[in-house]
Amino acid sequence: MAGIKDVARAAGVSVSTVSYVLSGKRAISEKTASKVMEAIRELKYTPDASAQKMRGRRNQILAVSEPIRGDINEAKYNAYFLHTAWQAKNAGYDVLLLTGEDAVDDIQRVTRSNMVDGVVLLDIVEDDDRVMQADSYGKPCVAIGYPTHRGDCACVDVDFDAAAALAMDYLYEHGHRTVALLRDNERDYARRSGYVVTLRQRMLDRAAELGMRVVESGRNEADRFDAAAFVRDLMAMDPRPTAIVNQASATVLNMVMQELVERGMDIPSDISVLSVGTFFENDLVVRPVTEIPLMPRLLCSKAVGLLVSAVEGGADIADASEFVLPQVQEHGSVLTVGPADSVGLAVPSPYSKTSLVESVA
Amino acid sequence: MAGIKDVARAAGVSVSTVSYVLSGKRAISEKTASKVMEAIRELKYTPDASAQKMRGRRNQILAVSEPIRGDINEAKYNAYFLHTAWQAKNAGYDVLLLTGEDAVDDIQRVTRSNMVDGVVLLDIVEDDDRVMQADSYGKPCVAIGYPTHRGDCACVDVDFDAAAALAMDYLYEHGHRTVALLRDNERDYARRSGYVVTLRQRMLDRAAELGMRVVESGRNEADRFDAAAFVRDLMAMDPRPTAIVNQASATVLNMVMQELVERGMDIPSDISVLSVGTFFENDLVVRPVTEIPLMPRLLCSKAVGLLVSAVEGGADIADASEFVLPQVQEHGSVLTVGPADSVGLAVPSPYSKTSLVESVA
DNA sequence: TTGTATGCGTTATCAG
DNA sequence: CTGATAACGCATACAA
Repeated sequence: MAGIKDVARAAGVSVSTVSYVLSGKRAISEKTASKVMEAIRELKYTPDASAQKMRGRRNQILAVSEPIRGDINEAKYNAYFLHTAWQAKNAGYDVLLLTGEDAVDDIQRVTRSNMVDGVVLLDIVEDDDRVMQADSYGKPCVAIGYPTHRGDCACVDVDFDAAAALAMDYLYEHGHRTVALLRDNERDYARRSGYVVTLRQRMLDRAAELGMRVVESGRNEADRFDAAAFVRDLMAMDPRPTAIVNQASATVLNMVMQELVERGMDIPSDISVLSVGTFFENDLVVRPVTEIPLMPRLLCSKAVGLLVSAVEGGADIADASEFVLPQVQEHGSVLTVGPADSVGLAVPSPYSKTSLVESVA
Repeated sequence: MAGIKDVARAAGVSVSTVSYVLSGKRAISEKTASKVMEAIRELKYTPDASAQKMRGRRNQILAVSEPIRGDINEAKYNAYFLHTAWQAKNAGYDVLLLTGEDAVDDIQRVTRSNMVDGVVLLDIVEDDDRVMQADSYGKPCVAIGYPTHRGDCACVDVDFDAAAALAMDYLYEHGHRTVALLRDNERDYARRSGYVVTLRQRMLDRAAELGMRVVESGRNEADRFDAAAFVRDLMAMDPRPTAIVNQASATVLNMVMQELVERGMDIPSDISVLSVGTFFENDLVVRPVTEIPLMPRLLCSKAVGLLVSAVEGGADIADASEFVLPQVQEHGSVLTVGPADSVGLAVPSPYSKTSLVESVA
């Protein structure tokens, strides 16, 4: 590998001249510059990143922590990762992926050795160690998620309280009083992956406030969800739910919708479907579903923006947090039911105003 | 950030002593060592990665190139990425993800500036630029995939010729003479993503050799696959196919299987299903499907192993290539049909022997 | 067993 | 406009 000295020799100039040709930090004569550029091309010279960083330059690398737990390949979380990488790239950063079991050790290793300029934490769980130890990293840190206890770490997430209220309010305002909750798979609940648990609980809370009746699907063990049983139970109920609130994956929801169709139920004229806290943009759903989606792109954009402002602008983001307001994306799978006078909330929503605010893109 | 000098001062020793305590490359008295360790802990000292690398040490970073084309979030390829990261971690390497549009530039940048020790290329397409330019990286490089033209780059992949032959032979040996091919989505064919195209063509070739009849599904535009039409057409055919060869995603296959069940068709007693070049380990299929799967874990393991042997052992892997033999994973969705004497290949399989060889785990 | 000095490849300061 | 050189933080050959 050719170094700056080789280039200097080849071009017949000093090393500092080569350096200045590259940085443009002082005037160089046309003739010298072209000689140097020629030598650079000739020798395929690229400055050594480590040597540059020793001279105080930044790394242009962000660490992204996504611990791979038992189940490698949770495609669900992949969107966040890719969008983070994408946003980082746009901001001029590369991304170093940390997937180790002992995430805190890994993060400390790469931050304290100055391998990276900052850290993004993904797949946050309750009382996440990585968040609580953020003060030990010595680099700015942003979590995309919902930790219960904050450390020296900025947080960015969807406002799931608002999402839950919005979901139930939306159904209530469309006249629905009895709804079925299609649970996410048990792995997600069990790992206490922040929002999944929160969202479910808040939906139940809000439904109770509104006086709505909610029946939950049986446990969804992921590897073999019994859609037929779910639908059978659903249809046997009295009163029969007029809407399904989905928290599960596209695959599970598809199975349920197929099963409904098979039994001659039309969506939405016989039963409405609203999906909450999901993200079907790239998933194949049997029919379009009205959704209060996760917003990976928006969150990742905000997270990387925050991090970059700390890295480049020296901003202190340790206390920053941003909760994005969810919105309903109508896709025609929710129908208004019941008498016209059933519209109007029994209990005012704490979020009904703010929910209409346009989220920053 | 505390440096080695700070530690030396705090412990009342010289910098070299600190360095040797950490590296263990020379004997240190018990007393001195503990003083130094104490100071290190006190100051939370971690050696600077760049300075270490300047002294000739490796980086312990591998670049992984996975260009994000139009459609961010192709979950299908995610398994490779995560398994690569996992394997790299086990070998003591971190992973730098490169997702840029101009992948070659990115790879050259990180390799030639010595940011990384080696490169893994994912999501290979025909005539992949990244492969063909591998000689310009100055670091060892491994492709997981099926490029048509090789550069200075090792290649690891499933032997798709063998997979195609194995699929058709397997069905033939089970008495099937007319089969339906359920196409992958058109995006994958269009991008000429190596194996998808190859696999389909080789299956058609092999079927022709054996005198089997193959009917293909209509184009699968991914966002709205008409499973009902596919099944309707299937059942109207004469002779009706006795098996479906699936190249599509779990979601599409589920839709088709649901549709079949709806029409009273049982799998496998009314129609067999064999999935080829897919990977359903983590996907939710309506019923277990006999599969000739992709082997991401195995491939990534081999790829990282090769790379590490080049990085650490100085092995020249530019010409290495390894093609892993596929195997049938029986899940009871293929039934033997027709008269008993229909068993036995009309045309000997070039792979029938080798296909039985156990793949290294 | 420990300390001193040198160099890795670069950038910035100072001198011309 | 250009050249010589110190310094970045560390590991190691050499000296004690």
